[in-house]
Formats: sequence, C-alpha cells, structure tokens
Amino acid sequence: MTDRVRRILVTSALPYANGHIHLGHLVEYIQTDIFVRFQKLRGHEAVYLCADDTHGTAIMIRAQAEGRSEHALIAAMREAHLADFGGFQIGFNHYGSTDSDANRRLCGVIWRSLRDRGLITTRDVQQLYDTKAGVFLADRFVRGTCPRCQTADQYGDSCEQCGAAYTPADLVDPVSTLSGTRPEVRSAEHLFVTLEQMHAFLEEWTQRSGALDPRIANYLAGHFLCDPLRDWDISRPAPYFGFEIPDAPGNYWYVWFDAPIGYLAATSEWCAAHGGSFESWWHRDGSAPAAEIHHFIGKDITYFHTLFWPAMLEAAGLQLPKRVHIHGFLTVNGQKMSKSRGTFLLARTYLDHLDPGMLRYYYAAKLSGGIDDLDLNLEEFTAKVNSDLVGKVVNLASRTARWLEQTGLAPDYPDDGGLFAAAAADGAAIAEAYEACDFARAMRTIMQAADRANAYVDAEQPWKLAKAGPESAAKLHDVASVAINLFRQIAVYLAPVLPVFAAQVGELVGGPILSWEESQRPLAGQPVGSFRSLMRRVEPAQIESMLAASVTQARESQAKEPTQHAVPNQSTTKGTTSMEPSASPIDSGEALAAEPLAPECTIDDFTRVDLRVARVLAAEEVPEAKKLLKLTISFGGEATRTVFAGIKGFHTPESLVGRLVVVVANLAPRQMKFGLSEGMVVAASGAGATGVYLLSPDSGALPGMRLR
RNA sequence: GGCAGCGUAGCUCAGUUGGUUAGAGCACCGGCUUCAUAAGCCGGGUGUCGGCGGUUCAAGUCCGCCCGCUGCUACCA
Repeated sequence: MTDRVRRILVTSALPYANGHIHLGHLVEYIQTDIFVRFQKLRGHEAVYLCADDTHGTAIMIRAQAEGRSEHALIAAMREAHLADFGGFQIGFNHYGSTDSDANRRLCGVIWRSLRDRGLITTRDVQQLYDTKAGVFLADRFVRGTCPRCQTADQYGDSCEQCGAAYTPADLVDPVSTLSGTRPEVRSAEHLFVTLEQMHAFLEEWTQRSGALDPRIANYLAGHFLCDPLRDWDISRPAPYFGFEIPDAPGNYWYVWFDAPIGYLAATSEWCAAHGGSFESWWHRDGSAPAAEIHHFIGKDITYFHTLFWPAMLEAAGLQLPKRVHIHGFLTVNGQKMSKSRGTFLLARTYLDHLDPGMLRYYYAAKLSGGIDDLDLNLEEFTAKVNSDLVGKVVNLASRTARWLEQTGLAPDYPDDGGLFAAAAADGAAIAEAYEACDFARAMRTIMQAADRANAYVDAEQPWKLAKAGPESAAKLHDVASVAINLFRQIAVYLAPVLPVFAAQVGELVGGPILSWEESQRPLAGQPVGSFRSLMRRVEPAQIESMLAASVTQARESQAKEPTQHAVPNQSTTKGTTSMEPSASPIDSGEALAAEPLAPECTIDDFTRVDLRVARVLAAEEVPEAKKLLKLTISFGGEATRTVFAGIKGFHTPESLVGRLVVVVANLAPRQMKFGLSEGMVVAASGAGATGVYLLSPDSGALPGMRLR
C-alpha cells in the first residue's frame, strides 16, 4: 500500500502570544495533527512544526501595560500554549518561537534575497507618534475627524461614514487611544516589497499549481490579481518589538514578515536537534526526494499565505507549498463564540471538564476539508460521542474482552463471514479520505465497520455460548476473538484521531499501533489484558458546568486583563461606590462584566458633553433603515431638530411622541444615509445584549434643562 | 446597502464529473435482546432537495431571476 516514502513538512498557523488557545484555534491544530499522525501511520516521513508568534505592537503594548518585559510575557504565554496543546494531544515535532536566533538569521537570508532581486524599495511614510506612550501608532490606535467629510471619531486608515481612505497623518484632531493625547505627525522611512514584480509568478502559482482550493484561487483572482499588486510595507520604525533590519538601522521587520519565516526557523531548529538537513526540506535542488510542504491556516490569513509568503519563497528560491489547506471559523451552537454565553471556550476550560479525545473525534466527524465554518453543537457533540465512541466502538470491547482474559485470542483467526476482510478493504477509501482531509467521510466509513461488528456480536450471542457450558467454549472463544480483532482494526483506523485511545487498545491487545498495515491482517494467539473503562459517556451536566465555568472565567479575565487603554478600572465616583452595598443585590453583574468601565475622565471632560432634556414632537419610520427611527425633537421654544435614533424595533413611533428623552445637544451633526442627524438620543444597552432603553427624567423636568 | 457563503427528513449533515424508487447519524415510535463501565440488534419517513423559469433524452447536481438565513462591512451620531 505504501508505494514510496513521502517527505511531508506540515505547519499550523503560529498562534499569537497575546492570548490563550481556545476551541476555535483547536479546529486547526486538531485537523493538522490528525493529518500528520495519519501520514506517520502510513509510514511516511512527516514533520509537524509550529511556533509562537511573538512580535509586534500588540505584544509591546500589552507588556507595557502589565509592567513586565516582552520576553517575560511571551515566555509565560508560550508555557500556557504548550500546556493547552499537550492537553489536546497535539504532537508537534518541534514548537519554536519567532523570537529566536534561527528566525533572526533566516529573516536575514530572505531579506537579502529580496534585496538582491531588487524587490525592496524605500518610501517616506507619514505616521502619527504618541509622544506620551513613546510609540508610533498603528492605524487602529488612532481616532480622529475624517479629513474629507469631517465626521468625528474615525479610525486612522479610513472613514466609516464617507468611505474615504487616507493615512492617519491626514486625520483632523487625531487622538491616541493609548494615552488619550494628541499624537504628532512624524515622517519615517519605510521599506516595501514591490509585489507587483512577482505578479506573473503569483498568477501562475495561485491559479495553476494546484496548491489552492479553486474557490480560494478564484477569490484571489477577483480581489488582488485583477489589479497591480500594491507594495507591501514590511518595516516599522523604532520602538518596535521585533528584529532590527541589519542594513536599515532603526527599522524593524513587521511582524507579518517574520511570522511565516518562523516555519523555516522551526525546521532549522528541528533539524539541528534531530540531525536532519534543512536544505532537504526547503531547497529545490536537494538530492533527497522533494519534500511536500503543507500549510494549514484559517481563512482570515489567506492572503498572507497565498500571496506574500509564496512570493518570499520564490524570491529566495525555496520550495513552494504543495498545498495550503484553508479552513473556516468555529461557531458554537450555531453562533459566533460569545463570552457572555460561555461559548468562548478556552482550551483549558474544556480540559477541566471533558476528555480531549471527544473533541478530536467530534471535529474529525465534522471536518470535510472545505473552507466552510464548522459548528460545535453541544447537544450533537454529546449525542455523537456517546453513540459513536462509547456505544459503538468502546462497547465492542467492553462486551467481549472479558471472555478472552484467560485464554487470549484464538490461535488461528476464525471464520468471521468476511467481516475483517471487508473492513480491511475499506482501508483504501478511509486512507483516501484522510489524505484529502475529508475526515468526516473517513469517520462515517469507520463507524459503518463498527456497526457491522456490533451486529455480528448480536447475531452470534456470545453470552448464550458462555452459559451453554464447555461444549460451546471453542465457539465463544472464536466469536470473542473476532470481535476484539474488529475492535482493534477500528482502533487502527481511528489512531490519527484518537492517539491515546489507540495506545490503550494496544495495551489491551496486540501492543502499540504503529502502522496502518495493522488494519489489514487480524491477530491470533495473542494475550488479551483485562478490560478497563476507556471512555465515559458525556453527561449534559458536564457541558452545563463547563459553560458556567467559562462565563465566570470570561468575567474574571475581563476585569483583570488590561485593555489597550492601559488605565486601571477604578470606581471613580462616589455614586458608584455608595450603590454597591445595596441591601438586596439581586442584579447580576452581567451587564457590567460585559463592558468594563471606560477610562477615568475629569469633570471638564464631562462638561464638554451637553446633555439636555428634550421632547419628542414627531416620530416616523424610515422604511429602508433597519435600525433607525427619525425623530423631531425640541429643547423648548420654536426651534426643532431632527435626530435619527437606532431604536427601531424597540420603540414604536406612536409611543415616542410627546415623551421626554435625553439628548446629546452639542454633538456635531452627522450626515446619515437618510438625512442629517442633529444630536443623539441617549439610551441604555448592554454590550452584546439585545434591547435598547431610553432614559426619562422624573416628572417636573422641562425640555432644555441640562444634565449635570 | 456592499462583499462572501449557505438554504436537502424535527436536528446536524452526505450526495463524487447531471443518469435508475434522494441517503446517513441523532431524535422519535414499535419489537427483540440482556454480554456490556446502561450499551446492542431489527423494523418504521407521502422530504414540493428554499421558490420560479431555463438548458438537457435526463437536474438536488448546470444557468438566470426571486425569497430566506449566516458572517464581515455599513445606516446604530
């Protein structure tokens, strides 16, 4: 079956050292791990490499906020990542870090190749600099007024209102979200890769190499390759946590430049430790059989891995990926993972409550190799694990192993009516499905074998043979021997998905499962150990308790974790504290937990916002708008204003007319799709929660009165 | 509204390059069994394959339009 030994280098995307591993990440690592274990079981030389992604502004800022060095931060996160991966039986051959000597060296190698091929160019970039925080500000750390339409509070790169694209330096009245101060414009030289020079190569590689799913190739053709490719800014001026560029002092490689090179660095480190040759994996003219490079990534980082990265490899003359496997995101119970619902499940939280093998199996049963999102439906999870793994597979041994404890397997494999041979013949189809990353199909085929095996036990009724006395002993021995062989055969097929389970089966009978070939011939005459529980049913209570723990955790971490504002969440007003020891604390802390307090402000800050009582004179639907109602309000006297409020669906126009509301009266007018809005009606709402609740003053308040 | 994706049995999904009466698992109902760390076996579906139209000898499978849902983004000022 194994025609020739393939050399397969496999990577998963490098997790960022800014957060813990969650069940969404694990879709990728489990998928990759199954693929690698399958290849190894088939006798191929497969190497699974990964590393922590450690550089960039976000790490720098976080380390600053936590009052420790970047190195301390990434070391701690690395330890946590490794514990999580270990818990889920992810079998990396090597787990490196982008903050390593090997990576620095290889970044230099790639860099020189790009230089030598004339792919690097230099250009001045106007960027905002936060003098208080002492850093250049990435686009998302700056807000200000749009230079084109004058809309306030826009991000540094584009205006949400008019769609204008600009650089942060063009913003009117920019503010740093790090320090709240006004940043100054500084000009700095950045280095760019002129990707357009690689256009023809990228066209060819993405469209015709077979490395990409046609849907991805199509997406790239339609969104990027149809126009000249823009230059890629790959340097950042100091201060920056990363590697300084040797021939451009004061400049650092952008984190997305050094991250994929981490794949090369991990290879280099692994080779150094195991005596392999880096060249044999990545060089094109290696004397060894050409290696296959497989990258597994999520759809969010597609263009880094399908445009920038192959361009870098091509420029450096290195081996290109044979395949970039792209998967979708994880949803839980059909929705995006949510901290408040407890479905933002960290790896650690899961491990505290459930068996990792179960998630590995569930993901395998749902993964079909496509880029569709994968849904973790917790009820289905429970049903599938209990039915397939406990009821069908484990139960097969549970119901027959005891009859072989004394005798071992039959000395010759008995006649089983062709069952073992049939499942052995399925091996080719199962292997093909694994190879195509269509694990769902592989699991379906394997479970059919388990069904047939259980039907066999049922038909032979070994429990009756056991009672029938000595004359049936030989028949009982045969039946149990068949059942245990079928069980072990299934364990071989499941070994890539359930390595720990496979090892336990090996202990029960037949020794460690080391080769796919073991699915092709039955065992005979071997001893059988005493059967021990291999897997327990999932109880709905376990799921409940995991979700509850997850909610609690999310709250705690949100209370503790520094935000990018890096300002401690203190209670700042007496009012807040005096309300805490309320006699009957029946209100849950959910709303507050979902949205931590904003950074401290001064009374002057507050005074700048002019809140007034207003009366709603008229209210009407805006049929084309999903969320907006058009209100006409008055602060008293003749003048009226038009305000669009996002309360459609929560208030009917009729219920609003005549009532008093609170309005931000000095807010800059905003041109909206359906007209000019001249203020903002204040309402309460919870982060991530539905429901919008208008504020009303006590009776006696009059339009025009100010809130203070 | 823009971009992307999806709509097949109550639920989660398979349906390969268009080809015989459209499938699986779970759930549900009935029967059997009792060896099993409460599993197993047998039987049970009149599903408008979202709708309409088109191409074809033949469409869940290709094309067009429409409807609905999801994600990102936008009208939440």
